[in-house]
Amino acid sequence: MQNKTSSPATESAPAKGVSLSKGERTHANLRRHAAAEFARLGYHNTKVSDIVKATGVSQPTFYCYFESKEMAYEDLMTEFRSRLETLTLTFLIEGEAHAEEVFDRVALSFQQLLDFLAEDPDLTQIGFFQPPGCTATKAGLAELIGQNIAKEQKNGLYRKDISATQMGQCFVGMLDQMARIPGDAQKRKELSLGCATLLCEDIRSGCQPENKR
Amino acid sequence: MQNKTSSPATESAPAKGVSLSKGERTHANLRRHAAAEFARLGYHNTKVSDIVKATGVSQPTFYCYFESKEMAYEDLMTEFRSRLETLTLTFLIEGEAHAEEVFDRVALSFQQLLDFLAEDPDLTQIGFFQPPGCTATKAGLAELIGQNIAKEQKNGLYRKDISATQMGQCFVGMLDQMARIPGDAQKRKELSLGCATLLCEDIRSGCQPENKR
Amino acid sequence: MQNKTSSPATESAPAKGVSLSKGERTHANLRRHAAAEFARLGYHNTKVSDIVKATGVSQPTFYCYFESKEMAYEDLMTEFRSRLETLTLTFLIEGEAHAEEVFDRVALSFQQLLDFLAEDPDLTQIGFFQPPGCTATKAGLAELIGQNIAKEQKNGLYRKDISATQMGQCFVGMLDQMARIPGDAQKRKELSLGCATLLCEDIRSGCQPENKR
Amino acid sequence: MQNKTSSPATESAPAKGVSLSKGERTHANLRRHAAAEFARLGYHNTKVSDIVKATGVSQPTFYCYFESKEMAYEDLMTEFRSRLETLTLTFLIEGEAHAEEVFDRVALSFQQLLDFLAEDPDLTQIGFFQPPGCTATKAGLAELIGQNIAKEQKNGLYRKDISATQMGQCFVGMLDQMARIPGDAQKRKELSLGCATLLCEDIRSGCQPENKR
DNA sequence: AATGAATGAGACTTCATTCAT
DNA sequence: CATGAATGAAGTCTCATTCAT
Repeated sequence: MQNKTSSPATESAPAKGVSLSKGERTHANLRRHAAAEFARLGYHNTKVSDIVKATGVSQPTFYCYFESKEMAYEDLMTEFRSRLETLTLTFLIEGEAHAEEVFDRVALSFQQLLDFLAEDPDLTQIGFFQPPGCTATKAGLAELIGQNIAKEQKNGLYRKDISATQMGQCFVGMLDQMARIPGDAQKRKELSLGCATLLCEDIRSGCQPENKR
Repeated sequence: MQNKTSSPATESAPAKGVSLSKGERTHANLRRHAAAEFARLGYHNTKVSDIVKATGVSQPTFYCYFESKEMAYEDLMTEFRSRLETLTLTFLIEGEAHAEEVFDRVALSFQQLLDFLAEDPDLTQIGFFQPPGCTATKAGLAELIGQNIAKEQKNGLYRKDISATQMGQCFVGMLDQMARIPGDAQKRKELSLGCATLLCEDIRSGCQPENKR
Repeated sequence: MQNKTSSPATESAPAKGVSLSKGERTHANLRRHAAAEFARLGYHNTKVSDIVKATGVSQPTFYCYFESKEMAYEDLMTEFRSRLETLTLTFLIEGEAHAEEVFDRVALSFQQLLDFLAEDPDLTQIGFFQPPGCTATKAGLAELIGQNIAKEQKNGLYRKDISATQMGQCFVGMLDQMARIPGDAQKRKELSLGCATLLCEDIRSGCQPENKR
Repeated sequence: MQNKTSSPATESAPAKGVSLSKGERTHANLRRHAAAEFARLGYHNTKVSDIVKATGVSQPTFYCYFESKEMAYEDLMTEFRSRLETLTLTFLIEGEAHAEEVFDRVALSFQQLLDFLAEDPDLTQIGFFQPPGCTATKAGLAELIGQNIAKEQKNGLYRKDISATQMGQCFVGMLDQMARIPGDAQKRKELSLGCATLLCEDIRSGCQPENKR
């Protein structure tokens, strides 16, 4: 996985003209390899010795940049959550919507989230799939989405006989399963449309694709 | 500690008038406490010493009944999966359905699964929530459900513009989130109806609850 | 030091007809060797690996009997202090004294304490000489002795122009130095008489030994 | 962080108008903070990283001025011992004494030593209280004092039924305990008088303070 | 004169697992 | 059937110390 035999270029290259100090490069490299190992093996099966071996530094170096193995893991978790929250807030804060846009907006939310989750698979694994943190991450996401749904319910866009909370949770549950499916951007778009359809339309009469949207 | 001198009666619940041998009782007790600890702390954070302490036996006794800690965990996992499969097959194998029953059948599936998942919380935790096994469990469940949906699609009951596989996965994703919500049977019924509604009906026009079902 | 190559007899022999279980013997052996190593090298320079090597058991065995290296050390410290306190209380609780007995009582106190400190040199090293605990041990002893001196001051046996506290501390200070001098019981008796003389009599006119006592 | 940008003036106390070079200032600062940390925590619990943090320099700088942590400690120890020896020799080399001056001379010795030990508490802690070096320090002091006492015994000023060695040790033992008592110069003077009284006079008849001195 | 960065060596501790009884 | 006692193997973390700049 990852580029274990990455060329020195990717290992330490001062990307984008920003020149990082040697320490910052080491830190970044450690973070990257830590993410890869944690993602691959989980917290408990990952040994600090593996991370440093992959990074090509000695074990004490790890502790120059992370307080402990646990903290390193939490760092990654926190970074994932903060990125996720940023994204979620971004596309939830959009203005008023019209009834006819509901489907599109739902589909777009799915798609943006799926794209995000596919962006950095290691971080996603750690923050979104690995326990025990994943539970809280999803609960937080469901909460945010639920709040937005509640707003839309008040606006009369969504039916009110199902609690916004439940809707949010269902949204996240579907997202969770979809995010595990490998595929490219096109595939993710299709999945997003499918999910939006399931949520927004009748599962039965939908036999005629032309009635979609 | 615990009740080391607990009466065999309470410790081993002589089910159904069948009197178990001392060894069988010990085995059952170990299994029960192992499930409780694994569920509470996860595989890695559970120590064999904790399990035996809770059970009130010595460490070697554990190894009289389980090949290893890992095997004990797998036993529980396997038991959960087999129970789940049994249930799933049961209610999926039912005969032909009519269009007007679709909602009810979906709701009932949710409900039965939720009830099942609430029955033995420790086992559910181990088999359905804890990684890495939970992924496979859910994938298997999604597969089974997907197959059934495929059948229904052929019967013209479900729309065909979404793959049965995806529908199965969404179903499982929603189930996953719902199963984390605490509550009694009544609560689970409500959640089931909500999920069925989300899947089967239009999310928008549903502002009039009377059009439900 | 100690008997590193001690005969099996002394290593595990059920002394005095009391038969200790295997575990108790191991515990005792570990304690003994721990005391020896701690006494020889001090807390920080003593490695658990040394102790278990000397004892002839594996490293985890150490942790069967002691919570940690620190706890093992504290155990020894505590044992020393409790023994010391027992002794001190014993000979301080004696009844009324007459003026002419003062010298003898002081000398006897010195002697008994010196004998005690010579009894188990390792424990003494740990509890009485090694920092940081030794400070508290001595302060406690000085306190006890000071209390007794205060009583005697009230009885008119000791002069009152020096605080009992200070006298107690001086007593302990002298004891401390004396306890470092190697020698047999006879030597300790002489030292005790010397100290009692210094404390009780005039340092100057004493050029005529016959005026002693 | 301490005051990293502290003005050289306060950081290095340009003593006596002598202007020290930057390196000398750094050296002095390191020494001072090293003494403080060693005194506070003892040799083993003091980390080089603590010392340099307190001083506000980097770790390699420490090794510009000290060969090793151990050497730094020994430097301080040596400085203390040499100061102590200087003082001791000073007041021991005084000329002939008369019988009536014995008390005063003993009291003065105590007082001067106590004052000295109170002067630089960190150094005293390191050289006089912390093991294992403190033992040798005290032994050396006892030796010096014992030699002087031996001289006085020959002069007929001190009784001869107690060895000068023992007297010296008792003197040091008392000094040790006294030096642990906090207090100002006045307090130290009182303690000195008390100790001199204990050593020089009868502990019993002393109930009449007027016979003192 | 000083430091950012890195490390060799080793300590303590944990835990699943196994004898011998 | 059950256990007291013991251990192999490993893992995390610490710290004095040193390059290269």
